[in-house]
Amino acid sequence: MSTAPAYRRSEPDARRLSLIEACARVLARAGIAGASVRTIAVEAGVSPGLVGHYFAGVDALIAATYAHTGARVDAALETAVAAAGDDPRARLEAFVTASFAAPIADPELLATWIAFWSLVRARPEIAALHDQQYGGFRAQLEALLADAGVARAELRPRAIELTALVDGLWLELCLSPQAFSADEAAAIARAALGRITSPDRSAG
Amino acid sequence: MSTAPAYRRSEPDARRLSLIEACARVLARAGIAGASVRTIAVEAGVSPGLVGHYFAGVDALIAATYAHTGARVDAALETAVAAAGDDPRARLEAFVTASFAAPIADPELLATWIAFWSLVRARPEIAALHDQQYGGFRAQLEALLADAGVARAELRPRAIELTALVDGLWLELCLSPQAFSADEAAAIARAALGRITSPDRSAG
DNA sequence: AACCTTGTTGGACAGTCGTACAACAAGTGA
DNA sequence: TCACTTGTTGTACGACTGTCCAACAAGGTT
Repeated sequence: MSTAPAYRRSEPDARRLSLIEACARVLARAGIAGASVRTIAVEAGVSPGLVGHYFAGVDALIAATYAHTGARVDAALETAVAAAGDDPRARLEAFVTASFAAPIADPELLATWIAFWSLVRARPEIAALHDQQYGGFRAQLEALLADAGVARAELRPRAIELTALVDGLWLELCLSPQAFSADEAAAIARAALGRITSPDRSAG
Repeated sequence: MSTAPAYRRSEPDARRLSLIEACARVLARAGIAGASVRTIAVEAGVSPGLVGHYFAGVDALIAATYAHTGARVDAALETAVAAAGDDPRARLEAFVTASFAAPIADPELLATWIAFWSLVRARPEIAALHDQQYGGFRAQLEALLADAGVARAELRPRAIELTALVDGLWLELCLSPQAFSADEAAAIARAALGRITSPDRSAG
């Protein structure tokens, strides 16, 4: 008589990914305080010891989760920009608007992102990932703004502004969901974008 | 022969405050992960057991620290607005600019604030404090914007936008101090404010 | 069918966590 | 000087943490 297998082997990459996704879910649900090796292992349906087999430690798993989540966001933004066609203004608007639509506006992803922020100060490797991620955001925004005809001297401050605005809206959307909706946030960001890209006729 | 006292008694309020301030310093330095009863007690120069004497638990101490920090920020903003005189535009600008000057631009306070954000999702009592704090920010901004002549229908979205922008700049100023300076952030916020309060002549 | 690699398990280990509490002592009033 | 209140200490407790590792077994090879 044959018994059912006690466990199933997975492709190493698939198992690695499932641990990363479990880590993201735990971070979203319970924050950084709840992200222990055991909690994550249970979430992934796996023995605690397996985490050590795929990652040097729990810190490395969390860092990998940040990198994976960041790449997911980058891909979603890139897709949205590409789908907007060739018009520079439309591409810029698509970049900003996509931040408030699926899959980026997902509350679970937002909460995970905030958990990463809380680690930046204490963990140098997370700080490095953060710098890289946000440097990328600003660089891409600068390029899109340049294509849309924004003056060269304005590129840097406007890119910083838009990144900060989107982040701030994102943050409050996650922390106080009843304060305003994702649609309202998107409309606010688009309005700010309109004011930035329209030639300033009230100078002086 | 008399020996030196083993400890000094403090006024209950003073001791309570010193624990709150120690908690804020620990949160800024080590994040939420490092904010244990023992760490905070050492920071305050006090025995671990004393925390339980003044607060129901470590969660209550952290919540009290959030309330205290929020009140500190409110007071600083109120002072800045009052010092700006009677001109509505100047008062509005003072509110926004004060966020990037002492004592609010303090990296320690920023880091503490981020630690609170990371707790909002998991701790209902922290979420309630957050809603109250940010509801207050937006309400005050709406009042200042109204005084400055912003159209009634625009008050809500513009207040949300300014709050988000300031928060986003604040956040990045803390997480990537080398990306831009506090002065640059203040200039960016003022420029956005100018675009918001100036009559829009490019409509249509 | 015997074998080998290695993904996977489950528990041991030292350390830290939050909480509770008995004992001590500082300061006050009598 | 004595008693009394209570701020303060230090520690014990069980539950949890991250890391480590010997043992097991799944899946492929020979």
